Amino acid sequence: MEKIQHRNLYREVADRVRELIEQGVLTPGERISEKKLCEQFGVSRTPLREALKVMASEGLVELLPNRGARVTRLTVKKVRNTYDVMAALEGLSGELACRNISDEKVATIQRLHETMLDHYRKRDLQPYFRVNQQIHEHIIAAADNDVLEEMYNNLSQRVKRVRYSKKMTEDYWKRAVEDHEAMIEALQKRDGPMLGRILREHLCNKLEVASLEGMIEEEEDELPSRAVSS
Amino acid sequence: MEKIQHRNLYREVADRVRELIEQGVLTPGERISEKKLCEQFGVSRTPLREALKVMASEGLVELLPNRGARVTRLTVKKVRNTYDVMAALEGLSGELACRNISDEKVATIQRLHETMLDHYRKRDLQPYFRVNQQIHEHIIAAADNDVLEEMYNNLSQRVKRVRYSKKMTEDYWKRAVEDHEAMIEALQKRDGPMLGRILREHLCNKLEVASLEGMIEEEEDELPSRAVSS
DNA sequence: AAACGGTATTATGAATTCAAAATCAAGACA
DNA sequence: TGTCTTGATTTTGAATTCATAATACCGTTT
Repeated sequence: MEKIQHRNLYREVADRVRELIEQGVLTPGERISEKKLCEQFGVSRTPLREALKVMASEGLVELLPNRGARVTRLTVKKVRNTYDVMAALEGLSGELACRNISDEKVATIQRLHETMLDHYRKRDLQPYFRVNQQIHEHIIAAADNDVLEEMYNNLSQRVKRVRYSKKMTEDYWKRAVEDHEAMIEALQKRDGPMLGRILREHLCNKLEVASLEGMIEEEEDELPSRAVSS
Repeated sequence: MEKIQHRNLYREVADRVRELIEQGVLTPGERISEKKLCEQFGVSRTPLREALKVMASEGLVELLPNRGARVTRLTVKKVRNTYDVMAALEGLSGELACRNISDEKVATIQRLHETMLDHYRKRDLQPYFRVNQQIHEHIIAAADNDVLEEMYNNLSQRVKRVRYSKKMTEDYWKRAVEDHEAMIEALQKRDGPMLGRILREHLCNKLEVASLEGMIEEEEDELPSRAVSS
């Protein structure tokens, strides 16, 4: 009773490679050996190479002509740029969500909000983030815009690797929760512009970036060659 | 003295296919014959198939398992969704541009604006649109955000095919120009929130969508098969 | 010992080949 | 006549093969 095989192989392979990157098995800047991965996955190079090309267009790997693929190295600037765009998309999702969202869905989000508040009061950071993430995903889903969702998921995936250890100070956390209170209120009132503004400026995103400063190595752009500095 | 050949073949092929789609040689919903295109381009199926997979991830073609590729059919909903996201991205570009843009670049944009006004006074629609487009591109460039630019270009490409015949009524046109006046003013004052708001709500985008209603066939989702409904 | 040069090896890019699925074309049957 | 099989043909998906570029290895030279 294995999984049925009609999905294209290259998609399967791409998902596997994405996992490896996400889990840090393949580290940023690391050269990807086609041969090794092919053996590991038990497929030929054709689907792997197709997967790598797709992932390159997604920004997860870089292809160096005649020199293979490397996991894209995240820089602070790239992450900041990505979060800025994600914030804009979230803002749009807020505006759109207010147009059509049903009372039931608002209620669902409100319940998630209450749960999140619980975690906040107990200072359970991980559960807090998890529910927080869910709330944002629900709003994006409510926006009912495939393109928006697709773009957001793409960007989200690029920066997934840096989702560790956000430094959450009391003050920031308090303000983030206040933002969420205002979000719920705007959602209930179906105040699109307001919800949009809150989400665009929601400091959750900026926060992560801030905490990243100094966490990502900004150094060499090229492959470490034998002949390094004398 | 031909172009040197170190660019990957699949990229070359993808560009060619994109042109064919843009020019309407390959029509929406049309099935793409790998064999025919390979012969036309003089390449094997490998790079073509890689190109198609990348283009699928870009949303330009759809891959049906074991049934080949088709040019993505644009629906009114898809176009509307795309323009909504593009507007959000433009809004962000406005906010970001105001942070760093130099006086010289503002002046360049202002000159473009004057040119555009000329075209407006003469009611030269095509040149007006061209310069209009340039202004938006300049603002996006001034935002200095690779990710933003990448996303915008991707979306822009998807809807390039419908850039025909926008119904530009006098009233709409007048308001669009007013928007642009306000944009320049906001840019000069480096008023990011203002420029962002204008761009997000700039009716240029909505307008096109409106004019599309009824222009795109919304019908069948599947290939016309022999064995249709009983 | 370090630097250079040349060959062997390996990895990549692309074409070709092979297996399986889908499509097409007749022919059997109601 | 129209529908349903059945087999031939085409097309797709993936593995393999082949040519070329990059890398590693190793001896020579200074």
